[in-house]
Amino acid sequence: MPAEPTRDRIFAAARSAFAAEGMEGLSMRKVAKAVGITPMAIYRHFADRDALVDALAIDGLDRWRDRIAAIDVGDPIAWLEQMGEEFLDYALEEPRRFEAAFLLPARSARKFPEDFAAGRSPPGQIWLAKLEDARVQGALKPDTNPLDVGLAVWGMGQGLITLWRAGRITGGLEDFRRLYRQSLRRCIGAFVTRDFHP
Amino acid sequence: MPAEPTRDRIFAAARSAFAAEGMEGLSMRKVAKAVGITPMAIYRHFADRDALVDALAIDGLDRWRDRIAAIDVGDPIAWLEQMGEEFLDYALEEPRRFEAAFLLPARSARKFPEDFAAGRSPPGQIWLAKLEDARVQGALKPDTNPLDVGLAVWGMGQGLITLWRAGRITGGLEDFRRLYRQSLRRCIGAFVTRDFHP
DNA sequence: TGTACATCAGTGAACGCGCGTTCACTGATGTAC
DNA sequence: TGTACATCAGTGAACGCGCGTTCACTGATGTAC
Repeated sequence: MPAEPTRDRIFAAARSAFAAEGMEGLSMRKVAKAVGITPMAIYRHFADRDALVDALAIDGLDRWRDRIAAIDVGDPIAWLEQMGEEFLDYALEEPRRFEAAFLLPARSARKFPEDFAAGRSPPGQIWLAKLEDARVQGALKPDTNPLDVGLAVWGMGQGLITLWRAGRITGGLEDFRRLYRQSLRRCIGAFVTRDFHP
Repeated sequence: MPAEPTRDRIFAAARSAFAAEGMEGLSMRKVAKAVGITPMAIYRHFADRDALVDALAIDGLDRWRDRIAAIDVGDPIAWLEQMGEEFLDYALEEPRRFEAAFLLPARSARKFPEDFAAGRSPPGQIWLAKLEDARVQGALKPDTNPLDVGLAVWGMGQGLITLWRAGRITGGLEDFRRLYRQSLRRCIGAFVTRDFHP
């Protein structure tokens, strides 16, 4: 057995506590119990509960970066649509991790547009590069800049997912997926040269 | 003095507790103290804490209905843009009430699309009627139905506001307002007949 | 007109719970000389 | 090669807090006959 460092075990326990019960369910006592140490031992590795939460947010964003880095689509507009799908998949498959990445107030969260324009957001780097390709290829309407397109897709995706999470949209998952895909397509269409998309 | 019923005083206290501290800060004990009764007296008027929360959600939606009912704009597309503005104003001016209306899991929340199509959502009735006007006037693209347009606007608005609330967007309020307005315009543009809008 | 009873709003003590964090400590391991 | 000391991970008890809800009750008001 490779003697996993206590810090990692604490973090793993925190992640699964958060995954199971969310922000409320994440307590020093529960995490400690899961690891098999006293609550106070956690303080040897994390300053306080907030530091644990911050680590979760970072983890969620790393996961998002890995997910979009793995999208293997050439055409930049098709890539963008696929990013929308990936965003939804992330929200549905790992809802708490998604929550940590995009909804928790966290010290480490990057902010739009400054941090994105300045290249301080690794996921932002990826989608901005793709959108720059699109622009160069003439796939974007003339008065359009990549940041605006990204925000529109992000906003629409985040909004629909928020409504879904809050129980404001009925029907099965497949109905929602159709609704989501159609709305995002429409939204992307507003920025893209007519009939560009194959 | 008109001897305001205890139930109303409890509800008012709950609303201001929620406004001040959110879901966490809403406790039977605090509400009771604010009203000047024992916590147990609340149970004479509300079944339990959840019932109090549900009342807050209903209040938030009533407020939203009143707000959009007051929009005085003739042209349906301009009206829709104004609804977007109103949505933002609501979120910024009464953030907790907005939260109660659109984000809290509540028994009483109406669901998209069934409840809206069936006329069970009073705010939905209002914007669907406006969008039906738009359709009849030929302001919507041929393959477009009012529900889709409404959801797109709602989704985009909700998403940007969610990101703003989560601290993912920098700049002052006015920067955000511009970003929001522009994104919503663009989104509406995807459904509207070219050059229709005056 | 008076009486017996039901209803109702509200009280007050208590139960049992979980929380983050403080404090002083133990015992093992590493290190300088 | 041995000793004194520092560092480090972790312990265990306790502090002080707030929570929703239970239970049995009091005292005023309304109502039927």
